[in-house]
Amino acid sequence: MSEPRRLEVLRAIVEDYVHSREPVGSKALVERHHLGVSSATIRNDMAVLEEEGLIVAPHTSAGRIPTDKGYRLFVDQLSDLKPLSAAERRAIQTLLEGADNIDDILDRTVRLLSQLTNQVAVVQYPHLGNAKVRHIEFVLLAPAQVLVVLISTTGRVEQRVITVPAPVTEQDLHELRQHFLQTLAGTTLTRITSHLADAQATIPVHLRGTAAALGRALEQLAGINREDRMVMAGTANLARATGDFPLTIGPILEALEEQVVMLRLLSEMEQDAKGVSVRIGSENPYGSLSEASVVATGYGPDASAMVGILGPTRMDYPNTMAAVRAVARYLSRVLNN
Amino acid sequence: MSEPRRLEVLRAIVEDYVHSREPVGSKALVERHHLGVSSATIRNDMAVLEEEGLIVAPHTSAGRIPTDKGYRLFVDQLSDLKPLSAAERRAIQTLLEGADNIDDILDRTVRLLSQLTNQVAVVQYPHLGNAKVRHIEFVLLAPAQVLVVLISTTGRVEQRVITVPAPVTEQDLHELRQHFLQTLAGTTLTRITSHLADAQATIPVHLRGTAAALGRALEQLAGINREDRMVMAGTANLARATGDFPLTIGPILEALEEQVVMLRLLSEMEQDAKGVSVRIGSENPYGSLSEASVVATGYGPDASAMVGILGPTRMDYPNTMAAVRAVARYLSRVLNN
DNA sequence: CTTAGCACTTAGGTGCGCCGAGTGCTAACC
DNA sequence: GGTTAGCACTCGGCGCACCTAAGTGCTAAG
Repeated sequence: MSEPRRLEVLRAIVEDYVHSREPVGSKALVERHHLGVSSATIRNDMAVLEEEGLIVAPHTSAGRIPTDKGYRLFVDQLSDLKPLSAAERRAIQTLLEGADNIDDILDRTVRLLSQLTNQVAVVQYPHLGNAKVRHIEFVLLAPAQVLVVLISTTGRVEQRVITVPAPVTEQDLHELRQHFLQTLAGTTLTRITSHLADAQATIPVHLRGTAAALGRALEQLAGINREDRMVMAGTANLARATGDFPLTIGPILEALEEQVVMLRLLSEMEQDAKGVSVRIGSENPYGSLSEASVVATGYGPDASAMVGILGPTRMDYPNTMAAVRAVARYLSRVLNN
Repeated sequence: MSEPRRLEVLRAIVEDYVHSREPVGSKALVERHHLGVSSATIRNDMAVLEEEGLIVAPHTSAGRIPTDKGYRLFVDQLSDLKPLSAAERRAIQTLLEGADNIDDILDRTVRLLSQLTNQVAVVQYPHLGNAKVRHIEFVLLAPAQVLVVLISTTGRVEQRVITVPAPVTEQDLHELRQHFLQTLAGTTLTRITSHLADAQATIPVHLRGTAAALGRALEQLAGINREDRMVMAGTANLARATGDFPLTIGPILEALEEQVVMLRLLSEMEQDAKGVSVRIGSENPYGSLSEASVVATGYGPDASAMVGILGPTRMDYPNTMAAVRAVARYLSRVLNN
């Protein structure tokens, strides 16, 4: 009853189950995989695996299916991911290269990833931990209405129209802009607030109110950057994949739409590990996702934002992980330009 | 066999079926609704209704369910929508008032509407048929990189970073901006292209290339405005509503995600009718939505953009239509500020 | 440790009969 | 003519018994 063979059996069970959707029995196992032993031996192995909580039998006279714990071991055992096919790589490259602004890039990324994996794909907007202020623009739209634009070093542009307490002139606005630029240029977005407080003193009195309003707007724009957002695609895949479980699809859709849950989960996974990180079913702290697995990895210069997929626990982990990793790499590369 | 009573019978069938989910028979009908006649008479009426294709029996010994055509007649017969409850109206008001920028408003609108109706809610971005150029801004980010911002009279802001063929100075850019502003200020977004062509001549030769690039960018930004976009929420409701038809949910999710289909449908409905417009099941030209109904109406000053919901044909049309209408009204009101 | 053999379990498919809801039709009624 | 009561008829769904196939655990031998 060798340890390595037992793992081999687990691997076989997972693989068979993933693409047959049916509990797999000892006999079928020895037929499809040429392990050098008889079905009786396999049965013994399976008994042990069941004791260890790695597989279960849905009912007495059925084959076994992997538990979450079983998938976990399977995934951990996975040493090297085979790279994608040349065709897939080409598809990734051509699709991602056509994009220019960040929204477009992320949009294409999720579509791509969802098609590649047949799962729901999600991607966080890049974290902006060290993003700095690159440019500030104030545009006078009406006597007391100003468009405030904040551009960060990551190329992200956020804008917003605000009403200032008193009418201002183009002149004033220009002056204020110089002021803010001087104060904030190169400042990390997260530290805008403190810098703003410092500089109040140097502003002409009659513009203080306006300056305060503008400052608040800038803070908020920086805040939009900090507060994470995400993009997703391929929700239709959920319907197909969970075909037999129409009950579980509701909560998952809700979680996706709420975003908050997904975002928190992704942040947690970010700390988990370098490389592709996997959360399987019940490992997942949020009840609504207890039937689902998430495969994600970081991307970008410091790999601090996540891209990944969400699907049923019964999924093809090796291929999915490979796809996620590949897409993350190409995405990082594209963002470097 | 009076005509009015037959309509009454149809109405009763639709109402019963909508909230029982089960075929409704003649006996049950006379019990729940006090029509002054016996079940036999109702049976005769039902036979006629069936001949007219307004209802069908799933099998010989079952009650009847409305056909798409039946729903259609039911909806057309609906003369006055009862207004929402005070609580609902208050909810709408408080929720919508907190928003400021357009994205936020639309986002809240769909969430609200999806909760109100328990369906998937969608809203088109406001059409900009007569939107004009209000402001143009060029921001020099790097020697040959320019942020192009286009602001329309509707307050919509679109921006994009482009690379120009040759390095430009702040000075040049300022000059070009004046030029474009002069040429385009007050121009309808849809007519930008023609105006651009006219004005090429007056530009200094060494800036022609740059100007062309900037012009293209502006056209594209105007195009983003023209090309419709939409926001949606409540996809989880789909899973709940179509509980028994997990097969049909896939195509619907795809259609929603693709957006193109939905947008085209909404535009068609815009022309259909003033007031709340309804498309029922097979009336719908797109196969993927043949199991679904769409209830939508225009909003905004010229009611040219649509807001509405999508759900199974078996839905509570009166309440849904009332909710859609109410939300559209509040939305129009909020946008007027 | 492995294997063959065997008794045991059980989900799922099939055939059967019954019940109830619902219909269409006919003949009487107003 | 429209309305009603009565009745024969149809079928889907349910419960039941039965059987089969797949799969297991265990024991005893290799």
